Amino acid sequence: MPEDGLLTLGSWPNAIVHLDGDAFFASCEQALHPEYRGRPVVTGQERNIVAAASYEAKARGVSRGVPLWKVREICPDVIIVPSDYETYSLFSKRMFAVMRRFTSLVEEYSIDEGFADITGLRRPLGASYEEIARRMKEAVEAELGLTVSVGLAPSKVLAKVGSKWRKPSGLTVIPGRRIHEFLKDLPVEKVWGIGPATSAYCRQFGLRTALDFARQSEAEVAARFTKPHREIWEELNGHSVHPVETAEKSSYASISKTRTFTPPSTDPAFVFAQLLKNLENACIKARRHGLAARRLVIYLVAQDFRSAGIEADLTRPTAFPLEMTALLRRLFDGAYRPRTPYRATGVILAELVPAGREQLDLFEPPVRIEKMTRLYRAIDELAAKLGKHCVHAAGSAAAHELPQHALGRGDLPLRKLGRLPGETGRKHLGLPLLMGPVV
DNA sequence: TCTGGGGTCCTAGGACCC
DNA sequence: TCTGGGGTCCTAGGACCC
Repeated sequence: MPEDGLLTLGSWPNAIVHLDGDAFFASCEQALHPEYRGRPVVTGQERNIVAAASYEAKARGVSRGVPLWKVREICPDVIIVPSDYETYSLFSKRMFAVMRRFTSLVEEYSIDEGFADITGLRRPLGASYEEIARRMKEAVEAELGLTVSVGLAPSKVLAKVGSKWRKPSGLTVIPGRRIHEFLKDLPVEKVWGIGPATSAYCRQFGLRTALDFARQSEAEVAARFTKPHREIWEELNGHSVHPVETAEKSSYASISKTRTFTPPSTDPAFVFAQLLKNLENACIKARRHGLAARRLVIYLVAQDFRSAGIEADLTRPTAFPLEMTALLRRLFDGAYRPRTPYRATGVILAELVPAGREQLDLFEPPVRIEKMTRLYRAIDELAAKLGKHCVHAAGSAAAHELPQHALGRGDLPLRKLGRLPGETGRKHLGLPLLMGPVV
């Protein structure tokens, strides 16, 4: 290895391509609607903030997370549409299908980003690595009607540096012997995997640029950093240690639901109701995917953004809130600090397994489980007809009614609800159906 | 970009066991 | 019941990504 550590000999021990969609959501919209092309387009109508902005919108000063009323102010002729994930997923699948025509070693990193390992394909494809990357890029652009930015380098981390180098529609090649040119002026926090905390830590050692980081000696890196950052160091030096992961992201490893509420609350009943509502939402999603959790994690986020989390195993895999309520309560009691203002709660269903074929618990009467299964099947059917939360746990009532603190002395809130088929308009129909103990 | 929501992975330190 | 050493598992929290 040369004295500066950077790879110089044998520029291409590995050839990794990174493709990154340019303003992906907005570009999909423009590809689908020719009349949007050349115009500022923004998605995110459903949340009233910008999820993605087309380059025309970015040029006018629109960026992610900006409230839409502000966008209309800056840019009155903006086209605002709701984010349509299903459609973008179709574009995404198309993109990966095109990439896979070149190699099966393709990683679907996110909806708009992917890696391809094209090592060793020069001969079979009769082209240089750069030419292969260019063909891949052009094929994607032609077949999707939008542009992507591409990086080609000896490692994933460097390929990412490359795809960010020139946007939109850039193609940046970083051969081993030219790595330093790209890292020289790159702030270390721009490197994939190095965030604010690590870059602050880097500053202690005078490491400001990616090149500073890459040029540490092996001994220095070993003494200062843990495994993930040692691996980034390897990758920045042109040594590929992160393989392109071709395994499909099979369902989920975990499902989580978080909700922030304003103003922050010191009321344990209210905070718990929020938590329970998150649990119900997470369970709905898990059941939709046919999954059951073996482990439950909760966390409470205080006003100062400090968070406390606790977790525990469930007695059997489940996606039924009623079976988890007692455990939820225990975890909550373990994490909750009186008189602390909380701003958010979260629930994570972890260690997910396919539902329905769980081992029966020795002590759990099968009849009970069968009943529970039927109950939730009915609830899910009802929700499909009437809306998501027409039936929910009694304990989360406070979280379902928006002016939460106006609740009063434990009276359950009235809630507008569509009428059940065949029911008369009696008073009780104005109430949500509540289940379970009011905890 | 003072802070929305959904994910994944890693680690330090304690408990527990030889 | 004093001592040391070491392995494994689990938990809580941190960091980062899109």
